[in-house]
Amino acid sequence: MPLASEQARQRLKALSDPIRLRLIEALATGERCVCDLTGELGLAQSRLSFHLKVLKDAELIEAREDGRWVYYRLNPLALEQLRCWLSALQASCNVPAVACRDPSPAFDSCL
Amino acid sequence: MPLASEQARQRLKALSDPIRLRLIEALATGERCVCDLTGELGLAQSRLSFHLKVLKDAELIEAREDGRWVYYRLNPLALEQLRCWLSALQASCNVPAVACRDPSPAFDSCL
DNA sequence: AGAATAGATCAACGGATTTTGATGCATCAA
DNA sequence: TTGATGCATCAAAATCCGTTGATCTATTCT
Repeated sequence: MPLASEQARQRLKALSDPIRLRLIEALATGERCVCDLTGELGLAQSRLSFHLKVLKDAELIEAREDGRWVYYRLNPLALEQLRCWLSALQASCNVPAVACRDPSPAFDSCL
Repeated sequence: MPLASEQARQRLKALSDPIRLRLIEALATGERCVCDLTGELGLAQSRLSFHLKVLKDAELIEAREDGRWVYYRLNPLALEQLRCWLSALQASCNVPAVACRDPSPAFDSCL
């Protein structure tokens, strides 16, 4: 069951921001509370919160609340699914092209 | 040799656009000329050209010129490298957090 | 209860990215 | 050589996205 293309895209987009990628890399070493991350990355609180939300909406990270604190950690399944989806893409490259000048159906779509 | 994080990011970003993802999926079934893709995706020529350039700059696709036509195809290596890079991220999840209220060095960074 | 702290959310602003339409440059056909 | 076609590029306009600072809620501490 490969990831739906639209969901894969959302995850790719979430990962493609410098700050969010740093966040993912920080979380790769283990669960972290937000206050911890603020210090570690030197970001304003609302800014960090914004990016955490994007990652969470993409299901790349998960939150765990503990009293006043919120801990975030990676969702390993999400990355695995992304890898899966990439595999499916890789499967069918290198098929030779039908030349555009051929008098074939492929030619018609060239008009 | 895992992909540099910055290069991975550029590729993720290139993939994260709806049109570019459709292009990638179209190219996954084989090499295609631009005129072919214009019809297939129903895009204005300059618009298609713009997105092909983004994908090409990210090395996700490669161009082959033949007379008047230009054929594009996926670069399977780029996708493989991206999968590799994702693997590295996956490796180190699920490490338990140091609680923020602990009187430990981790606590200091919470201030 | 009152003050302080962690974190989410929101609106306004500014910058980046995308779209559009025009133009330019090859290549090919007549 | 002239006209047409495939494609790249560019500037201007439109759209999208991230940043900032303020405000809000919930929790903890005194």
